[in-house]
Order: sequence, then structure tokens, then C-alpha cells
Amino acid sequence: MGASKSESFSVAQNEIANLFKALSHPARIAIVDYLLSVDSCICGDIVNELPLAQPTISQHLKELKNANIIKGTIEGTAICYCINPDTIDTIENHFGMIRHKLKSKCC
Amino acid sequence: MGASKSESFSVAQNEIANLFKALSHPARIAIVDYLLSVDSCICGDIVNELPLAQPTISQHLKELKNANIIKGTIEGTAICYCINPDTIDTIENHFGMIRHKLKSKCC
DNA sequence: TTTGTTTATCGTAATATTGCAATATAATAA
DNA sequence: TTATTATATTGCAATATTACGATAAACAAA
Repeated sequence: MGASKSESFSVAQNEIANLFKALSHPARIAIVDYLLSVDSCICGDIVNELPLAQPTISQHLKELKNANIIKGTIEGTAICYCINPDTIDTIENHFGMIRHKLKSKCC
Repeated sequence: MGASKSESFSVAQNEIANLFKALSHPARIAIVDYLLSVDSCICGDIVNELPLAQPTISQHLKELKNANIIKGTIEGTAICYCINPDTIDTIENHFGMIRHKLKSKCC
């Protein structure tokens, strides 16, 4: 025991849970905030913006990339990161569905 | 080490990360799905709907309650659960902010 | 070539999460 | 009172996550 019984749930339930898991750490929220706070996609200086060591940030970036929340493209020596709007759409649509279903209820 | 350095990030960043953490497990997504699938708030039979033992579901319900994603009111012997629309609003507003900031960018 | 810069990976320790059996609690029914 | 029913809590084992030092890999500049 200890492992989550993901095979007991639907693919859709696991997929949306994984998106939320990628956003469930304040460092990853801070990374997304930072990517949104600069004019364009940012190349490089994420490490200087957060109070975490470089390997830790690299690991968080990897999780955000695996979840398709950010995209990274190589720009010479640095890597240029930006938000993937398609994944934001996916999450927004999920809440649109929740909102729609809530309307026909009495709570 | 191993504990997340939550004190290094803002209160707002920690709060939204905690909301996502509450939704980051397929069993909790399934609970929310089920609460949305029935006509009104449901009293009781959540345990029969999911392939998990009763203490496990009780624990997941507690996490959803602590995050204010669901509300539970006592109805005789059973407890009546339903979604808290205010918290759904909070999350939707967060994505509204993301969407707004994304508009003024070139990705 | 060597040096510096940037990002990724490995290895590991600390901590958190998950799941459930056993048990407890609370309220109702008989 | 004694069941019965519904939910919560405790305790613990299995697994996952988090953080970072050390190191590697990739590449540009000197």
C-alpha cells in the first residue's frame, strides 16, 4: 500500500488529476507566475528568481514540461520557456464543465 | 530535506497550490465527479461508489473539506456533501488571471 | 584546446502521501 | 438497554515527493 490506485479510476480522471498535481507545489506556481510576469517567453534567469537550488528548479521545470503546462525551446545556450495555452484551455474547460453541472443543482 | 519550502513563497502561491493539491488525486476527482453527477447533494453512498475502503474515502473527503472544495452537513445518521461553488470561483478566477496575462504575450 | 555558462541527471536524505485493518464515535432503531 | 448504521480516527507499511550536492552534458567564447 501507499501507491495511489490510479488504475481504479478513469483515464480522464487520472489526466486531470495529473494536471492539478503539476500545479500543486508553490514553487511550480511561482514558476508559472514568473513566466506570466515577463513580457515574452523567458530564456535563462528562472534560477535567479526563485529561492531554490538549480537542480531543484530543473526538476520542477521538468514536471511542468511533462504535464504540458510549459513548453521549452532551445535558444543558443539557454532554454526559452513559456506557458502552453492549450493546457490552460484544458483546465478551464474542466471548470466550465463543473460550473455547468453546478447550475442545475441546489446546494 | 524533503519538506517543501512553502515559507519561501507567497501566501497566495501557497493557497492556490493547496487547492490544486486537494484536486491532485484521481480518487478526489472521482468524488467531485460523483457529487456533480447526482441531482442534489448526496447523503451517504459515496463509499459504495468508489473502489476504495471506507477509511480511505473518509480521508479523501477530509482533504476536500479542509480545502473548502466540498461542504458537509449532518443529515441524521448520514452526512450530506456538496461542492462549494465559492472555491470553484476562486480557481476559475486564477485561470482568468492567467488567460488575461497570456493575451499580452507572444508564444 | 581550455574556460565559462547553462541546463540536466544521479544519488540520497528528509518528509509527505496513500491505503487499509482495527477501532472509535455518534446517532438511530428495536 | 442492545443492536445497527454511518462516519472518523489511529497506527502502520508501502510508496512518492522534495531538496540539494556532486557531477555530467552541451555549447559558446577565448
